[in-house]
Amino acid sequence: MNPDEKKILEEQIKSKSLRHSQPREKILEVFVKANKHLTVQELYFLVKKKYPDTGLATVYRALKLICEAGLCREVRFEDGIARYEFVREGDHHDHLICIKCGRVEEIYDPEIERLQHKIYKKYKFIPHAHNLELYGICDKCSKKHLGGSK
Amino acid sequence: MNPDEKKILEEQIKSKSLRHSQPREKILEVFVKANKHLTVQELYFLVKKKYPDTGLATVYRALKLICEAGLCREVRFEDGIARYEFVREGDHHDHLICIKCGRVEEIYDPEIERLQHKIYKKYKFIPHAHNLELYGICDKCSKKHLGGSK
DNA sequence: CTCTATGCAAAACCTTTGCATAGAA
DNA sequence: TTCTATGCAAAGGTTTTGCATAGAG
Repeated sequence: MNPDEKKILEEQIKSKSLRHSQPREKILEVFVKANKHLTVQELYFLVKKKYPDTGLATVYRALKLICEAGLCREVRFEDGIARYEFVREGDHHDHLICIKCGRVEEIYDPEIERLQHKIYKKYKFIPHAHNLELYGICDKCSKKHLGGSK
Repeated sequence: MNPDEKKILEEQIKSKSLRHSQPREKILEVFVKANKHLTVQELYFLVKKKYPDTGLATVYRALKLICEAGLCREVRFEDGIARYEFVREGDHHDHLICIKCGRVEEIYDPEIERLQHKIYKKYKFIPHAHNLELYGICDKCSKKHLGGSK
């Protein structure tokens, strides 16, 4: 595991006069290793597998902290449940989601980003964040339907 | 009030062998008149003002029906609460949201739409729906902060 | 008369909070 | 020793569901 994330989180902790703790470190570790979108529940169960004493509330609190450190991003798809994804510095991407199997592709289109900034300018908004989700049916799932039963 | 929406809803109701009902008609009426994004709670209180006997569950159920008829769209901003917006045929737009005052601008950029379809093609997804939310600070709110206290 | 829709309350979610205690500095 | 973080349980908020009854066809 890259020590950078740990360092960034530690700095964030120091800068807010909080304390380092075992659960926080372990939650970050499992989260980084998972390397995909996780709901709090999912992360909670992953963490529990290795560290059974962990409480759900701690996962919520740690995730909030990790987000504030800029290490993760909250996204919500159609079901409205918060999902968290690990974010490396300078990284930004949007999502292409299959509504059949739930598969998520990360996408990035600089042209779209540019056009978004034009919109901010046109409406005189200071950019803060944005969210683009494309829902569709992936090739695997669409083939299943063409191929006949089941 | 344009009778078209009522007609579309009635057709949807017929096609699913459901029944016309007073509450459904009234909820649709108030929803269309409001003509903006509403949470279920907001719509519930609006409906209650005119028709005090209405129940919250009925609003949830009616809204789901109205969505299925293609007359409304569910959107979720950062707070994760479902908001519903009335959709006229062929209408599509995205949202520009002020994170300070909550003001919502409807935006539409054909260029962005075109690029989104290129992405679907590139990843071999069949398009279904998409969601673009731009968060920022509107000019009014940013001026408040520059201008000094309060 | 039959079957669906309603209203109410309870339940089922996700998420936050309060509090006594464990643990970090 | 002094605070913060934790785990647990309770509380909050949104959304769904069960059920007896009202209402539509």
